[in-house]
Amino acid sequence: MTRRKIAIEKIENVAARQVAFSKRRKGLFKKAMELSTLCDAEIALFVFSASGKLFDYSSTSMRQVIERRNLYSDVNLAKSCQPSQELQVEGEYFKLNKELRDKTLEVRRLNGEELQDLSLKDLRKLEDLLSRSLHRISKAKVEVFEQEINILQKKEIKSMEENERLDQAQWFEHEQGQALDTSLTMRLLFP
Amino acid sequence: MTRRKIAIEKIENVAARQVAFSKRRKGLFKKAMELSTLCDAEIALFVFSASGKLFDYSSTSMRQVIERRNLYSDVNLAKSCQPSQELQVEGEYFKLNKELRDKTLEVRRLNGEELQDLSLKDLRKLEDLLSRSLHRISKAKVEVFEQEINILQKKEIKSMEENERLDQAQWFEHEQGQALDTSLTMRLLFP
DNA sequence: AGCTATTTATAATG
DNA sequence: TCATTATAAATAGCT
Repeated sequence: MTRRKIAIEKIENVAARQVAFSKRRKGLFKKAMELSTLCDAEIALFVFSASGKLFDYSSTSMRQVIERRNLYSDVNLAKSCQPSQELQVEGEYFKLNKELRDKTLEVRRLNGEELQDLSLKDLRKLEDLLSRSLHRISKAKVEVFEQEINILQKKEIKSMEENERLDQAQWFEHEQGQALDTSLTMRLLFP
Repeated sequence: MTRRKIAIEKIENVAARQVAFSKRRKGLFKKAMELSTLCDAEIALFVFSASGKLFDYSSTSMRQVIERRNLYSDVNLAKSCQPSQELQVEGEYFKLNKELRDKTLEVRRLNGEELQDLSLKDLRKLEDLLSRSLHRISKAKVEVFEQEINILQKKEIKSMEENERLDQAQWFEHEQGQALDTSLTMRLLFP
């Protein structure tokens, strides 16, 4: 649409594609917002990049409509997903079993599975939770990285000290006019 | 944005607003389609006119994801709400207990806690896992959105049918020269 | 991340 | 609603 006309087909150059994505995404959201404002329309727009990152926009009124519904769906969720507790009356065993099933469901949901019964609000909560976890994990990764680098650095320092000592030994050896006795050299090199 | 520059604020003239809505909606959908094609992005776009009519667009892959889930969701629901009897064999108490402890640790790690003992590789794996989960959850969010909108659409259709029926009833009443008996009117309005 | 030559989108009008 | 057109806005190719 500009310096040259381009065909509307997948841009094969990755860098160019990313640039175009960023520019056009911005344009699309702007247009969506304008349409919503100018014409009093309700709009929801979801864009996933090829790498899976989500960008979304909802006009205010659209968000309100959805949140109103969420009031109901939470009640439905609580009702529909607590099956037959009255059956699991006695014994640690059953309690344990239930706990395990709950935990399993929790794990599955944290893995992005079994999401059918969650309301939009719950999904938002889950998304927020995961995104915080991801942040913590990334931090932990960096820390471990730093530790490993520290270790490498210490090794490096040790090795440099070793080299210095070696240099000194060679210098000493040289000063002494090659007359140094082998056992001393060995002691200097491998103390 | 042309013969004159306009301010981005609600167009008060109704006719002009409708024209702008129709033109700009077309433009927005075109841009969405182009972005999806050019940059290999997945897009879902929902636009409600001020009068409540829905126009929507989903890129192919987005629609596939949504439709695949709709096929399975009922089956999964039935399955997940049955209290898995095969686990409830006797003498499994300790095994269960261990599993519960393992799952608890797994949940904590998915929550970005208890990471001290993990290696860099494990942290990377965890990070990757969470990032995929996050993607799935974002998609589920979109899907719930679609369902909400389907429900709204059905309501809209119902309400339109209702209005039509009401109009017909009024027309009929008018043709009969106001002599219509009340019980018949009631039967037409609430059959 | 900016620039600008062009292409596109679109407000006004018929 | 449809077509035209003058102008504003978006953006592809560069740097």
